[in-house]
Amino acid sequence: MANLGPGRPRLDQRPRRGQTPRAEILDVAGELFTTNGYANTSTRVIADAVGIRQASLYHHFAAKDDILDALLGETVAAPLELVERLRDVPESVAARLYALAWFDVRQLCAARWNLGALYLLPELRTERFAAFRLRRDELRRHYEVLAAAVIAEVAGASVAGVEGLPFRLVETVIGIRSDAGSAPAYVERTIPDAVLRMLSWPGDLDGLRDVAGELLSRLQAD
Amino acid sequence: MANLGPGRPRLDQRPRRGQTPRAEILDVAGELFTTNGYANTSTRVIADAVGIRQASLYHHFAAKDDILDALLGETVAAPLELVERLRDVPESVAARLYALAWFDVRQLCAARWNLGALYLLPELRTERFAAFRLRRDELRRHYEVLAAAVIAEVAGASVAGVEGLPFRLVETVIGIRSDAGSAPAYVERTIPDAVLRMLSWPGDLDGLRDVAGELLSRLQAD
DNA sequence: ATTATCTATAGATCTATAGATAATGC
DNA sequence: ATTATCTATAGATCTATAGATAATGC
Repeated sequence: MANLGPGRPRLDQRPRRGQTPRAEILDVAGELFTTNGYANTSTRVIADAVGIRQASLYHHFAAKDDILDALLGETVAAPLELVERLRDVPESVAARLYALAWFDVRQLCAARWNLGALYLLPELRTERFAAFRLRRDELRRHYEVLAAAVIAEVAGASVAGVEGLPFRLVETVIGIRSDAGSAPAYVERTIPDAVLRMLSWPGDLDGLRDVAGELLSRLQAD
Repeated sequence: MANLGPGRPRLDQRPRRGQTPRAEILDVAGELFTTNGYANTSTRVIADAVGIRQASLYHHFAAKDDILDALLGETVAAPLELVERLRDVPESVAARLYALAWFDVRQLCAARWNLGALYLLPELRTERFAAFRLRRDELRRHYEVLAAAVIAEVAGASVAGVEGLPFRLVETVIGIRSDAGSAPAYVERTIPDAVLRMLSWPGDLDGLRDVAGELLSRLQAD
């Protein structure tokens, strides 16, 4: 086993962790970057964990940067896709915001590695990660637009600037996971609920959750 | 100037950045750790920025770890002190929670460097930082106790687990600062307000803010 | 004597490139 | 021919220790 396809065979013939060498590298790197840190994780230890030589990594990724970029890209791809689908949906803004927050919290909780912990990496401020930053900014803007629309509906005396908080509250899952090892299951309810309470949304949260749940299963079925 | 007190003089006699060599090192390290990362910042560049030789750092700190630990300690010292003082105060729990959140947000915004960005450092999970983790846990527990008390007063159908969110929401200042360079001034209002809205606290926030403001100036006057 | 600095260095890394080798697939 | 691996290595680091030196302060 584990020796199909072209290319010189590996010296270390352990059963593989993933479907492709690229997937193996990303999985190992996700684990090591989140547990030991990006800068502290040498290409040598990644290769060792995969079971190949250090230099062989460079057949799949041109630089260490590119491994990080691929991992980060995965974290925003799914919520950005959802945002796209939510655009054409007739549901209320509150329901759409609730659905987005719920989906994102669930993903942040369930993802194999807590990759969001890499968002604060100073490396991300370099030109190399400009494209990733733009995609994440896009996601944040969608949260802000939805939140601002909810606030506009409520029409109560709402403080300026609150529309920035829902996105931030959702991302607190990252810190919770980082401190506790994993996030408790109830954050899937408490965080989306808190997002709407925070905006002084006056409606019934249990009803909204039902609507958002149906919306999500409908959109993800496609 | 800049050459008073005992010890061999520095080769580089630039005007000093701080009162003591230790303070200079901490200030420089705070800047470099938050902008370039902890692992990416060598003791050499810290020493260069201070204007001393690399080896001279070790007269003030036994290891690179100890510089990080000193910086982290500063970030929890002030809020923990406030928590202590809030204990003996007759004000409502809502007012005390509001005051703590306000104080903490203000500190996170105003601190010279965004040191909270270091909380996700994987190094902090090692034994070396166990004492720091305990102090931060203590602060978190105080938030949770106050939040749980607010919830108990409200008595509405509140979802289990929300009491964990106020602490997390306050710390979102870190991500905001990291992404935008600085946090907008209004977060000093929006975040404490959102903390109480999130808990479905039914009272008047403007009034609560006045009470918390007076409370803070009273407690910090001592 | 004490303090704060200096010079010099051991020993251990780390990323990325060049070029060889051993499979498969046409 | 293409692919995925291998070996070998250049060149550049990095932390921490040992021991000397040049001030102040008693």
